[in-house]
Formats: sequence, structure tokens, C-alpha cells
Amino acid sequence: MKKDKSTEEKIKEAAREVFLAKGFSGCSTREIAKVSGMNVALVNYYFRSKSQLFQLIFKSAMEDFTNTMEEVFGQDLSLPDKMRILIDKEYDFLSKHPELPAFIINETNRESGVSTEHAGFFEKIANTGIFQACLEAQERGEMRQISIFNMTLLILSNCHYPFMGKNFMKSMLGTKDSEFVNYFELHKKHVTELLVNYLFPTIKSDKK
Amino acid sequence: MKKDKSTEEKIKEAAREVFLAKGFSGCSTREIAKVSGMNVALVNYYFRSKSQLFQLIFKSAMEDFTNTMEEVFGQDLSLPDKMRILIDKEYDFLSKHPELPAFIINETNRESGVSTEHAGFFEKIANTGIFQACLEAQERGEMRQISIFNMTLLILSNCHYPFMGKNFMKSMLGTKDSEFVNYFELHKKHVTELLVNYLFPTIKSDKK
DNA sequence: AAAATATTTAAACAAGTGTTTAAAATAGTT
DNA sequence: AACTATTTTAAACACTTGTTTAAATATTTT
Repeated sequence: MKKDKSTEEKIKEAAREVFLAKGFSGCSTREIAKVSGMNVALVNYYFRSKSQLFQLIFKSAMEDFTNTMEEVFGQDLSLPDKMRILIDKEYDFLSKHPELPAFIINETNRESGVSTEHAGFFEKIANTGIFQACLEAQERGEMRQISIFNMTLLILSNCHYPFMGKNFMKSMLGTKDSEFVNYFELHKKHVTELLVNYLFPTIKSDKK
Repeated sequence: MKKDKSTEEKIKEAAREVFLAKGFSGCSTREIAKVSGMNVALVNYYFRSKSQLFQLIFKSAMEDFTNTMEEVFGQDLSLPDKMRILIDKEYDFLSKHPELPAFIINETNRESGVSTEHAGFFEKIANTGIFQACLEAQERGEMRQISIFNMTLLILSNCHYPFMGKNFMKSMLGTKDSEFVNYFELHKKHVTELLVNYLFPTIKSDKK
């Protein structure tokens, strides 16, 4: 039988929870220690500094973030189906981790923040062959002429923003918490049809 | 001839700059004082506390944020044209204030943060009659059946996210700064066609 | 001009920050 | 058992935080 979660693991889990909720500059090492039930000094004993612990959390969050893409793009499916399934999985995943998009976007924007450049995220996605497949589909006239940049941005905008902007929508439109599940499910359908129809104009979306 | 900018104004301007760049918990009153060229004590002399100064900045940022919508929706135009012009103006405005979306979204998500509820933002938009016009267009079959919530979310996602996610895109796809202006101009066109075609299916977008 | 008010300043306050220290407790090894 | 290495702790470190004080300066009013 496995022994209790190690102190190191407890701190890492608490750090993830707190960092994701409040960001690097929105929390203290003492808060992380408290949430983990451990001593302040232990945070630095295991991770040397707040910054290093943060880098660790950020990296793992970034990997979670790109996992879905990597996974779906690697499957043997038509491009429109890849798009449909990607959106579906993104909405599923982000429903369980709604703080992720804002966390990543924020910390990427923070000056003197994380160094994400050349961290291999692009390579991971590129290695699935998705970009190549898009270019070929465009040559065959099966896909709209659009740059990889703009295509990616369209997808991310419509997948990430709903989860980041939930509270903003709430205060703007007065939407109640209980309504969001339904609205988000609807939104997923809108976004799927929207993007598939736009990117693959000849293919009729199969509403049932 | 008008006299020098008042101390109060200098501090408010510095506060806006710093708060927008780093958020409430990402900066100190001393930093704001330094940027404004004034003393720390003056910040509290004129604004009582960091929180109160922040509330002031947040509120004005929120107003800037909703101004474009209010303005465009108030014009005498067809719904598709309102959509086209709104997107155009949003992209113009946010190109000049790219930190705004992330700032608003973040601070709205911060616990113990700003109280935006019932701040009259919804009323301002609703008073333009845009929501009523949409419902009527939907009854006449001129507009897709979609809730106000989902419609708003589609628009905001595609207008706000590009500016929030710029650095993320940069580190993910390795895009250079010089390329963004062009990409964003292209993106505006994609988003316009995407949304107009989707929300008003019978109307062909007039590419020239 | 003097008196009253408003503005600005440097300094201090207590509380919180990330990090380190050195001693205590625990676990592992011989 | 005694010795060693690891883990945990409370306390301290130097520095930053938001805010306040009380004296100095500038402005306005009488």
C-alpha cells in the first residue's frame, strides 16, 4: 500500500491550486504553505524559490493546455472532423479547468514573467502534421485560404474566451451561475458550426 | 493658457498606465507614485487608498470598453452593418488599447475584486435597442436563432481574445512583432465575414 | 499684511513579503 | 545501539507593502 502523499507533492498541488486561482503576484508563499498544510520554509526547501515553483506549475499547465490539440491532431480523421472533435474536447477539458486559459494568458503577458519561447510547444503541435495537412487541403481547394496564425487564433478565441470571460459576462448580462452549463453547451455547438462552415466552406455541417 | 496638469490628474494617469499593465496585485502605490513623479503620500491624500484609486480606474476602463458598443448600436443601420462596423471599431480601438481586455477580464475574475454587478453597463447597451432588434430580426427569419448571451460571447471572443492572447500566440507560433499588424488586419476581415455569415445566413458578405 | 486653508514632503508605522538559519525531530544505515 | 542523513520546525533576516503622521511649503482668503 502506497504511503501518504509526499510533502513535495502536497506543496506542488497547493501551489497549482493557488497560482491558477490568483496568479504569481496575487499570492504568497505563506498562502501556498497554508493550503498545503505545511511550513513556509518547506516550500523553499523543496523548490528553492517561489519563482522556481511557479515555473514548474506553469510548465505543467502549459502542457495540459496543449495536450488536447496534440492528441486530436494526431488521430486519423478528416480535417473537419479533427476540428469538431478538438472543439468538443477543449470544451470538456476547460469545463473541468476553467481557470487555465486566463492563467496562461496572464502569465504570458506579465513582464519579467515566464519564458515560454522555444519551449517546444509549437514543435509538438507541428509534429502532428496538422499544419502540413491544412496547407495541402488549401491547395486542393478543400479549405479556405487562411494563415496558420489566423486559423489558430480563431480556434483559440472561441474555445478559451468563454471560460476566461465567464465572470465578465455574468456581471455584464446578469447571467446566473445555473444558466452557464446550458449556455456553454449551446456555445460549443455554435462555435463548431461557425468554424467548420467557415474553414471548410463546401462541407455542410450535419445538424441532426 | 491652461496651467500644468494637476497632481491629481498626474497620479490618475500614472495609475491607469500601471494598473492596466500589471493589474491591481501586480503593482504598488509607490510604483504609481514614481511613474507620476509624485510622492507616495499624495496617492492616499487624493484617493484615500490604493483600492479606491483602482475602483476609479477600473470604472473608467469599463466605460471605455462598452463605449464602442453603445455608440455603434445606437446608429441607424441594418443589423449586419452594425455588426460589421462594431468589429471594425473594436479592432481599431483595441489596437490602441490592447491591454484593456485582459485587464477587465482579470480584475473581474479576481476574488475580493471589483464590484461590477448592476453597474448599469447592461442597461446602457440594452437601451440602444439592439437586443430588441435582434429578437425581432429572429422572428422575421432574418437572423439565426441564438440567445443574446451566445451572440454576445461570440462577438467578444473574436474581438477581445486576439489582443489578450498576442503574447501567447507569439510564444506558441513564434510570430514576430512586425507581423502582428498585418495578421490582425486579416483577422478582422475573417471575424467579420465569419460572424456576419453565421448570424445572418441569407445575407452574402460583400467581399470586393 | 496676517490668518486660514490646501498641498507636499520625509519619516515612521505595523503588517506582510521571499528567503535563510540553526536547531529539533525523524528516518535510514551500520 | 550509535551515527548519519534527511526532513521539519520556529524564528529571524532584510526588504516591501499600504497607510498615517506631523511638520514644511504653497496658495487662497480676509
